[in-house]
Amino acid sequence: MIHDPFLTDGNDLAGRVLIGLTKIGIALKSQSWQDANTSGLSPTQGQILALLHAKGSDGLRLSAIAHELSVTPATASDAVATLVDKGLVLKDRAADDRRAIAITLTDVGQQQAEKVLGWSDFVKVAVDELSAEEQVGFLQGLIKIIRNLQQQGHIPIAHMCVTCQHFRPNVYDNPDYPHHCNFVDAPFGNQHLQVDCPDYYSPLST
Amino acid sequence: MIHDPFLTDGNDLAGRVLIGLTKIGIALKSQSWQDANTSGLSPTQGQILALLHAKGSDGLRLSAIAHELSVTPATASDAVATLVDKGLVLKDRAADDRRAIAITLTDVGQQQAEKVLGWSDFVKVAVDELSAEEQVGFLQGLIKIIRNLQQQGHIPIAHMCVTCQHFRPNVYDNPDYPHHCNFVDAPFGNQHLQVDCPDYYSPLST
DNA sequence: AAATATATTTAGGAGTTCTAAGATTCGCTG
DNA sequence: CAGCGAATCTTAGAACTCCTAAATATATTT
Repeated sequence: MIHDPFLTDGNDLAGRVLIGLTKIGIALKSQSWQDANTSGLSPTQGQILALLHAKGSDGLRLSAIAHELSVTPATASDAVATLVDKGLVLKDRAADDRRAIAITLTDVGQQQAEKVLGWSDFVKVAVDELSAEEQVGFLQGLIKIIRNLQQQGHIPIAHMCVTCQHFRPNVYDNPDYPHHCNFVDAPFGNQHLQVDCPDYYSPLST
Repeated sequence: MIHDPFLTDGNDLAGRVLIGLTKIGIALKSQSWQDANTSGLSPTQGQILALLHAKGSDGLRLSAIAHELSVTPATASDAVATLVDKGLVLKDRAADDRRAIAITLTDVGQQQAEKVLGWSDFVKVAVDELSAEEQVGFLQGLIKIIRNLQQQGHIPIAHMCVTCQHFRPNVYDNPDYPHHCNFVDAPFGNQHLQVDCPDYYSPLST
């Protein structure tokens, strides 16, 4: 009997999506290890630099880093200590809470961080192969999946429009700009949906 | 001046898609470590069991495992040796090539492998939140991205319709079943596109 | 038969990951 | 205001991942 890959599916679309996401996960991981060898930075160290570059202007707490990267404080502490040894970040006690530390980039660290950001360009190249419409649709699917993973507690809080207090979905008739952001006080469309917005206001913060 | 997340984008859709994919990668990784603790299997060990379960009925080569998981043969060799110690897999010299080894699951390993397959169910749950149309569209985007990563050499060969010798795209007028698979000799649609087909026939195999 | 190529293993070293236990510091309560 | 519990971070120990480089055994080619 011939194997028929089509017989059993329809119900297993989700399974194939999972396989695809897993493959991309493998690609990201193996690439970051290869970059580690050439740059002298391990994957976690690189992720920390990128994180500080993105939102660390005022210094990040160790626990914040651990949470964003979904590792334990112990792991984050190790990696940060190594980065301090390499002269890429600084650790100071936080002014407001002397249990905590504020982690910032040094000048050298800043430069390294910018290099790290180029690590993943190969994915951007692949994504750019999609048409603009496909990219918007794909992003929307991704956002729905992430939101669900968040609700299940399997992923740290993402700063996405769809879970932000500033977000007012579908308040306009204009199909290109149906949503409104209260923070910037402007209408916007699906192609503008954020995944990691600096102005995010959490529904959980009381 | 207020930060405006919308000003700079349109060109940076791909960047946001990358952030989203990265977040899912983090979720997959951290989840597999958590499962590692409860099951006694490390992430790589679990992946190997899952791989053997999916396509290991005749025994897999070590190099094949290393390639699928994008690790070096050395890393794969270590992990397999540990699995042998745990009694989950068997190593035999391959009949046709006595340099190579054939790795197969033991009965206990088979049972463990089935448990491992449940590790990622939380992602399936999230994907199932999408409508059928969204899932098909998302899968197509994923396939295009994977194919591109493959062409760039950043991901191992995936066994996808779109790069398979048996695949004849868009040969029928029927919009629901436009494609044809020469192997099963049947028409099929976008919702049936495979990502890891056992009947894959590579354009590279000469 | 000798040289080259392929498949796997071993050894060594850096890094990640976890849990568990300790040191500080904060914030609340009595 | 003293003290207790909670939060923040560090350290220690163990298992595992990951790499490169070198060794071993078998195929393939010349």
